[in-house]
Formats: sequence, C-alpha cells, structure tokens
Amino acid sequence: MKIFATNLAKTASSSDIIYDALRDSIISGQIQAGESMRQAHIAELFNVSRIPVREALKRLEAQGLVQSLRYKGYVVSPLSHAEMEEIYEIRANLEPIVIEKSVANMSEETLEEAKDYCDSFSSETEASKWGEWNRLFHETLYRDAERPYHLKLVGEAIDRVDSYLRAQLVLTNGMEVAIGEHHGILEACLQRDGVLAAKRTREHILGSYRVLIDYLGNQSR
Amino acid sequence: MKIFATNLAKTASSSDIIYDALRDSIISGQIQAGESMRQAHIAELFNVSRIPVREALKRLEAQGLVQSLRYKGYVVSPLSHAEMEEIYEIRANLEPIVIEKSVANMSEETLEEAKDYCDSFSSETEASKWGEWNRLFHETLYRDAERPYHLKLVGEAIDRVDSYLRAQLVLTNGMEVAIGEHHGILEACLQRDGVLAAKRTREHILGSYRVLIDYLGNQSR
DNA sequence: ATATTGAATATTGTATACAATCTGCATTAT
DNA sequence: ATAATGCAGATTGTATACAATATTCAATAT
Repeated sequence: MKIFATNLAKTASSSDIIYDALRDSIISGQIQAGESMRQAHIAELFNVSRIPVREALKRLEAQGLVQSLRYKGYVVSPLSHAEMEEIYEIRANLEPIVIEKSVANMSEETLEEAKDYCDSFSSETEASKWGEWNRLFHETLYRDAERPYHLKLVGEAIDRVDSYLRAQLVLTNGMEVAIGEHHGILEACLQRDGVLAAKRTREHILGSYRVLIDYLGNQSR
Repeated sequence: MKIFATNLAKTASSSDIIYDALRDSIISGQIQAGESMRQAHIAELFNVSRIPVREALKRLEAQGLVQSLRYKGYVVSPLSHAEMEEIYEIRANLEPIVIEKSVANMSEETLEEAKDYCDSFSSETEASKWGEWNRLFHETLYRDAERPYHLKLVGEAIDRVDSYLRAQLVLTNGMEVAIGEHHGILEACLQRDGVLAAKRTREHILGSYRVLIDYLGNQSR
C-alpha cells in the first residue's frame, strides 16, 4: 500500500510560530532596538497564553536578538558599533568558505534561482524590499554548501545586523556598487570558480561594512 | 552615605540556574548524546515546576546542545563527523583572530593566570580533569580580546564538541603534543607577539582535530 | 503464534492562577 | 515647593491544572 502522507508531526507548536513571527518583526525592523515587548500583549495578538510567548522569547534571547532583565521584561537588543564590526568581521571570514564549498556542488536550479533574485534586487525600486532580495540572493548561493553549522552562525549574524539595518534602509548609498558586486559573485559561480566567488564575497561584505560605517558617520553629524 | 551592596536584581532565576546546570551536565559528558531528558524528572531534581525547566531547554535548543521533537521530548544532540569538522574549521578561523586581539591588550594578571592553568593542565594526572584545565587555559588567553560576539560563538562551538569529547576522554593520545603547543602559545603571548600566538593557536586547533579524527578512525575498527 | 486493536499510562504543550517584583502616582513630611 | 513614603496597578516568574499526543501492553482476531 502506498499513501501520500505529509508528516503531521511537523506542524509547528505555538511557541515555534510565535518565535518565527517575532524574529521576522525584529529583523524587518518593525520592532526596533530598545523597544520593550510585553508578554501579555504578544500573547493577546496570537490568542494564546504567555507560556509559549515566553519560550519564544527565551530562544530569541539565546540568539541575542532580545535581552531580558528579571522582572523588567524583554527589549530588542541594541547593536553597538563594536558588535557590528565584529559581526562583519565574522561574516567576512565565514561566508567565503561557505560559498566556495557551495560552488563545488552547485546545481543548475540554484544558479537559476540566484540569477532571478539578483535581477529582482537590481531592478527593485522600492527600497523597503532591497533587504529581502539581497538576503534571498545570498542565501540561495550558500544553499548547496552542506555546511549547516556555518549557515546557522552566518544566518544569526545576519539576523543581528538586519535587525538594525533594515529599519535604517542603509543600502541606499551603495546600491549601484552592490548590484555590480552581486553580478560579479554570480558570474564567478556560473564559471564554477569557487575561489573567485569566495574572494568577491569577502570583498562584498567588507565593502558593505565600509558603506555602513560611512553612512553612520554622516548620520551622526 | 556609602553602602556596599550587591545587586540583588542579578540573582538568577530558576530558569537560569537550571540552564547552567543542564549545560554543565551535557558538556561534561554526564548526560550523553542521544539521552532523553524528561521534564518532570529534571523539575523534581530542582524542586520546581516544569515551566522553568522548559525555558532552560528552549535556550539549550537554540544553542544546538539539545533537540526537541514535539510531544516526544528533548534529547542531547548527537554530533556527526561532518558537524565536528565544521566546528573545528570555524574555531580554526575565529580563535586566532580572538587571541591576536587579546594579546594586544593582555594584562599581567591574565598572563599569570594562563600560566597557572597551563601548568595545571601539564601536570594533571587525572584524565577527567584535562578538559576543564584545557578550557580554562584557552578562555583565559581570550579574555582580554574585547570581542564578545566572537567569544560567544567560539564558546558555543566548544560546548558542542565538549559534549562529545569529554565523555570520550579523547585527548589521551595527544597530551604530550598538546602540552607542548600550549607552552608555545603561552610563550608567544608572553613575548606580546599576537601574530605568532594566532598562528600557533590555529595550528593547535587543526592539530587537535587531526588527533581526534585519528582516534575516531581507530575507534571504528 | 503473530499481528492488530484499543484502552491505560506517560509525557509533552498550553491555559489559568497565583506569587514576586517593579513602576507610577498620590499623599505626607520637611 | 520639593523630596520621601507608601499604596495600587502593572508586569514578570512560577506552580498547578488540564489538554493533546505518544507509548505500552493486554485483549482480541486471524
């Protein structure tokens, strides 16, 4: 007997759903750094008790996206310049490794999809969507790396800066440059040149960081 | 008026205490990979309800030390060879950066303390304590790095392998080598040569990985 | 004897209730 | 008027109770 069955056990728990939603809200900038998140309020939004809300918050805390003070509550973590520098340094060290491994066994479908996201990013006029296309482009290029631990760390590092960046729409300055760099990375992947893709990825990350620092410098004046 | 007061607000919550205890039990190998952790049992051990236990488990899950299956419970995460390789690769990339920064502003006290831990490790005869001395030695050398995000990632990566290694007492083979390498790293720090310390740290990590792979290869025969 | 079914038990997930702590405002004292 | 005090409400932390799901094992059917 053959039955096409979906794995019912995979239906998410309330806690999982709330975790995803809160994470989304934070990295998209809808909840900004410093904002406090009252448990009863969140529970009400989802029509659940505070228990699953608290469990979601504990996971976000472990990831560093929120901070808790006993009996005072949870707030979205602020992001210092020092920590931002650390994160870009880590990304610049880990992501080239990931893309090099990924290129080694990158499928045609992955390349196609990455090309689509690259184009979407290039032609997107609405600034609020740049972050999402950008992220999808890079995530796709890393997909075939078979380096889950690297991807977990990189993903969390990106979450951390996204929580700050998306709200600021920082990319405006560097858009033309970023588009060019994306095409360069994609080109290297199409040529199956992992080393070149790695090199360009590193430069892309360090370049983004410079743009960001420049932006923040002008901002504070 | 001056009063010497400790910050009472910092007393840990039940959830925090249980998180620490469970993490300790896992990385020391007292709870091994695959073992299931029943919430009611843990709650009973600490004389609390299951609520703070669950919150501690959620944090451990976010860190990757345990895995949960809905309605089936939590088990200590197994560690595949592939993931172990990833973790050593990450450590080999991040820890040299950390120690180089640390050496740049390393205090005399730190050097003294590191020297003590180095000696303790060298002269320890009880294999069960090697892991702890080893960890304290390296943690001390990283202390002055002012790179909290790097240290968080490195710490979690080490937690992950410790959960597997300490139970196995793998280091036996490489003890003499490890002692030599520790002295080499310490020496570089004493000379305030961050670049050399970084180089030796990287070699130390890659060397440990080779010893481990060798051990696991013999093991499976 | 083996496989299947279903009820009893165990375990996890969540809601509700209560305790501990914080916060803000009104009251009082100076 | 200003600062200190204390009470009321709000918010978090945890215990208890119940619901949802899994597991075990005895009873039954083949």
